Amino acid sequence: MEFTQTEENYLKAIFKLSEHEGKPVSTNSISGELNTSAASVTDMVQRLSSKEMIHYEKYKGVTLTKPGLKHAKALVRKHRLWEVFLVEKLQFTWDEVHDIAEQLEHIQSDELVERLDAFLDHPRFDPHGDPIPDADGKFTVSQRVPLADLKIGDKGVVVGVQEHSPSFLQHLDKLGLVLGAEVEIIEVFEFDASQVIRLNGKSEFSISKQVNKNIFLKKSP
Amino acid sequence: MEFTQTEENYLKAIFKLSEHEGKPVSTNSISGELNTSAASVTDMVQRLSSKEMIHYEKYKGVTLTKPGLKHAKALVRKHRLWEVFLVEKLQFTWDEVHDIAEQLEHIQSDELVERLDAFLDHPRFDPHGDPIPDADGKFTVSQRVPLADLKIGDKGVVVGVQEHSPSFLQHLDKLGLVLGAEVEIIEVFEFDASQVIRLNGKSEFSISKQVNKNIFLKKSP
DNA sequence: AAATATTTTTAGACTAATCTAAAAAATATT
DNA sequence: AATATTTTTTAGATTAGTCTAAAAATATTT
Repeated sequence: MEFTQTEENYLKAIFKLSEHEGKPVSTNSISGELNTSAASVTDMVQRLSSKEMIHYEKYKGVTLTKPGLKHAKALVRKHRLWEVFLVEKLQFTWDEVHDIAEQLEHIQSDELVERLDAFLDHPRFDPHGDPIPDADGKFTVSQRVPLADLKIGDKGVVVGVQEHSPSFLQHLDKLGLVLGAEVEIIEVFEFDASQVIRLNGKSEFSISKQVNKNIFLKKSP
Repeated sequence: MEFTQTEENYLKAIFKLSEHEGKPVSTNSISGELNTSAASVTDMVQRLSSKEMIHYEKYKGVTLTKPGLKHAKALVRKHRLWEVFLVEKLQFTWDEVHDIAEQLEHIQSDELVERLDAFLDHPRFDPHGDPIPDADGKFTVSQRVPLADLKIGDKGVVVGVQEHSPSFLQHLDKLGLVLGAEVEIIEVFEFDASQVIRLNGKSEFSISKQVNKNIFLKKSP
């Protein structure tokens, strides 16, 4: 079965929206995710349904079918592999790669994906710490917690981010809060949920809730 | 200025068709190149003309404008760089890369192209021996002649091919007539323009006109 | 130069993807 | 339960790209 780039973008959006919630995804949330009108979503959703990529009942939202889920995961796999390529091989920074990978993920060639994967040494995570599904769609699940959830004295290593916007990532670069950074919670202010952290056993500084809720850590025992 | 993939495909086709002939390109030849109807070509040609990418006069054919030529060359550059990537880094063979590069050439990011170029060490030729234009659109011109033009006793090295079809390239692989192969003309048969050649100073065999007219050599002095 | 053939353009229609505005259904509020 | 609000769908239009069939222009042949 073949898909247009637009159809693929809808599949990816539905996957993203339903990844953590089991319930059907609403027309409105898709239109929000893709910046299109709800009317357009209804149209597209009917086409994807006729292609049996999603289950769709009027007014009830949509869920991915097994083939739909498989295709969505393949797109995520491609996107994240290309991001690794761009950062590891072409020296792009983690805040620059999203838009380019968004285009590259639509290149159609299974052989290409598998060779790229091998060329990159079968990476398990992309430059933002997100897991790369394997050829069968299986993710490596790693237990990671928002930095915001840690208590005074807790320690951990930065392993991912929730936000992917260039401005957020560039801010993290300035702070030194990149993947692999070691963090210890020195203080937590109830009032605004900001924290004072020690970075790599050296500098101490304060970070806002806006920052700490969007960073994932692997907690040290 | 932004272009759809279709517009880019037309620009590339017009470039290809006008590369060696100075005259305007006919609607019909474009429709032949792209496997579309002449009516579709007329439509698209009018749009590209309104975008000032081509000069177009009814019934007179089209030529690229300066910006049109620049964009076409940029596409050729991208296509050939990606082909080098696919062969050098991902171990694809020269007969497998065209279709994938056809997709990759539409990825929009100037930075990506320049970094890819650097990553590949600024290659001057693609896996078929075709020159890769530099960032300014300049080609390395190399004097190369069709194998079919050589006379008995002439020697040379294979530096390119005219045909890019997988079946032709696979046939060349079987014969050992790949880029860099040394060829000496042992015999030429007037009747069917076939030749007997010696390959790399070793094996001797006969090749048809269909083959020898589609191979380029750099003649040894 | 007139007749014929070929090429190119126009006309009109189709699909994919989108939109706005209005109607219908579902949900929330009084 | 009736009404109001929100969400979703339908209706109708638009743009890009395509097609076939017919008309117009150009080129070729006699």
